[in-house]
Amino acid sequence: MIEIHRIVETRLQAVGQRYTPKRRALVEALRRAGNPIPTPDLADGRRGLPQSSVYRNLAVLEQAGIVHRVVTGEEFARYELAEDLTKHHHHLVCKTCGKVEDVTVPPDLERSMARTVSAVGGRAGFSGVSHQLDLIGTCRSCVQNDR
Amino acid sequence: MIEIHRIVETRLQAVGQRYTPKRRALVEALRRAGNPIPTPDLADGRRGLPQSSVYRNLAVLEQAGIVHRVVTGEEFARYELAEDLTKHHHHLVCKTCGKVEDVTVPPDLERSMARTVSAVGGRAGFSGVSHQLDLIGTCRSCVQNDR
DNA sequence: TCTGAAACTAGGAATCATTCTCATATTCGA
DNA sequence: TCGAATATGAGAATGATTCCTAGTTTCAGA
Repeated sequence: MIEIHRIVETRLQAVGQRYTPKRRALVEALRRAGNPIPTPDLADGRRGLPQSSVYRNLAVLEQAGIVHRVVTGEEFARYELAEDLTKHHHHLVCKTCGKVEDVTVPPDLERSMARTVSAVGGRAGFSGVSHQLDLIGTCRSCVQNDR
Repeated sequence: MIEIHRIVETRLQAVGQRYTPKRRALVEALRRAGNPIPTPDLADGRRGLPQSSVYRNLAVLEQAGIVHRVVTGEEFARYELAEDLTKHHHHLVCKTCGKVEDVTVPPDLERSMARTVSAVGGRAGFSGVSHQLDLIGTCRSCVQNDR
């Protein structure tokens, strides 16, 4: 799936930005992970970029529609590749350890959510309303540790 | 709806905590607002409690199941009364100004979400899975300011 | 190939919500 | 009323994120 990099490069150029090695490293890290990664994890460690570069480049990539900031209850943010570079999905969050997994739900539920969401949002005077469904529970290993 | 305070007191006692004036003030502020309030807003201003008290007491109230922490993309958290003190609802978030409004969706959508969510979560080894649906769009006044 | 402007990088300082500490004040039961 | 447990609040500490700035790289045009 090296095609991703071609798409990323195109989108960056569209907003007048370059696809530098640092940015490619971030995209690669997110692609390999497959799940949303905590921002601090991208900064330290051996392959770690300087934190100022991490934050600056994630902001650029987000603005170009390449990555997406994932908000959980943790004290830091997580990032993942934008949905149109992967596929539409939702997040299954462990309320104990904070781990985030990607999941998909049946298409008929997606359809009825999309329909309802835009109706409800429009009624409240909001426009361009999209939805975000998170599943929040306790993962297997946290259940076991709790015994 | 002063009954709320009776319920709150009971729940606090259940976890060995007192219903002090500060805690009552927080519950009152959340009840009056009706929408999730940013934590910093509870801390300053005239009726503002000292910030250390705000954070400490919100933690106690959350643990007693009286308030609920609402996570948005902003750099601070918001709190609201727990759903069983109000009623089940979702959040309509303005992606531009961060404003949060409560909304409800049709019961049949709620039912199918609940059903799907526990099935999908169980398949991934998660237990006690609940859901959280957020609607994200642009509110009327932000659309106007953008012109 | 050379050159200047624009874009990038990275170290570290600054911000700011949140958490922690601790001395004092309050509450509740006996 | 007394004492132990709990609550309060001022300020320090923490840590993610943002800002600043000086040096580096890239790219287009000559």
